[in-house]
Amino acid sequence: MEDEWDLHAVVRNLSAAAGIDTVAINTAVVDSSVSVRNDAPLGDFVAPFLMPEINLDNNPFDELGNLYKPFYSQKPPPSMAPTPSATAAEVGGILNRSVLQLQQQPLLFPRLHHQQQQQTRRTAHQHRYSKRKNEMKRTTCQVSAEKVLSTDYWAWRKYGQKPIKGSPYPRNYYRCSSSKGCMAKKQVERNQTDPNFFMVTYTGDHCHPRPIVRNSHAGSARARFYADNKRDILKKGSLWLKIATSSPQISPSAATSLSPTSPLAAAVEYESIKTNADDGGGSSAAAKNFENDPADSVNGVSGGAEENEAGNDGLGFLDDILISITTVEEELFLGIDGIGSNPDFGGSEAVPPWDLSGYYATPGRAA
DNA sequence: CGCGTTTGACCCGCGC
DNA sequence: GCGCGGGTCAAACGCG
Repeated sequence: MEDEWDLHAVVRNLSAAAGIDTVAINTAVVDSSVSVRNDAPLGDFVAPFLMPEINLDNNPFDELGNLYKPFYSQKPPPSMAPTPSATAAEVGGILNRSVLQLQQQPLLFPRLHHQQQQQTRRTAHQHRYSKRKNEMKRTTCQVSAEKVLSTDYWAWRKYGQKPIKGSPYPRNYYRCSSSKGCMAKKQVERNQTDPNFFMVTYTGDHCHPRPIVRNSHAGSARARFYADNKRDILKKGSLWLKIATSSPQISPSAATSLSPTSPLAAAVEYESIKTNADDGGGSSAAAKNFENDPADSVNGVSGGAEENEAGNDGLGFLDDILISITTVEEELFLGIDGIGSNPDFGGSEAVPPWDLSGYYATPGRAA
């Protein structure tokens, strides 16, 4: 539905503000259909981040710019900024569709393109059976242990656990506990090849608005993280800031050459703050809130201080915006985290042939 | 008491 | 038809 303009707007923004992460996002999506789990309005706060002025000639990442030339040259149609009433659902849909579209670019992702075609042929037969399940939206992502806790706002109730053949780790089954009739489910399984990562599969849609931020059990670790970082997050911007914090290639020198008001400069600054805050423990506030297997604490109920729950910092009105952005951002993080360790790239290769390991390192994971 | 997890039993699709 | 394996159910139990 009239998505073309938003799609290109988002893609161009991603390319300009954090181009290498755009690559990561697209290489990491394993099995993606549109999956949107939020309908809260983003409003004016996000709109400026969606439509910055882009000048590709000034892209500090020349090499990456070259990488993207084939895509740039496609000359997307004239764009228009999303309205202030754009919802997280709409933005999330745009991002997902941008991922899907970029995945179709053989020049950018030749192997992925080839494997997609192969996979389509291979699974066509299987999909004839279990039709009911395939009719449901299904998204599989790979996330770090930390992100398992920190990036999922919905309240999940565990309803099963099964040992999976060939895997030393069980698969955990969750369904949305916010609403009785909600069909949304998710599975969490530890990655066999890299136990620091988890495969998370979402199935079905939520039939209700997301839970209110400060209620009951809803992810104390997550709530704590945002309570601790809200001011910094808001001050620096949030959506694209978070995308760009994943990039070690944004050097301080590059940052100082940028306009202080550019999203990229803000991202570098925030990354610096974030790094300092993590010194000593080497883990984030969210990560410190689970002790055993994060897969068992995926609900975020495994502990964590709640002293901020009832506090009034005068920024409460911004919580909705933060959570909305986070839900969109989740899609990006989930994708970003998969780079370099995605088993779906198959074979004995740990990384795709267009090795991006020099350009990208997942935060909190040894390079 | 309400809401969560645990865990063995059960259901069912699929391959042989 | 049978067996396997993944997904779900539901009783028992834990916790605040």
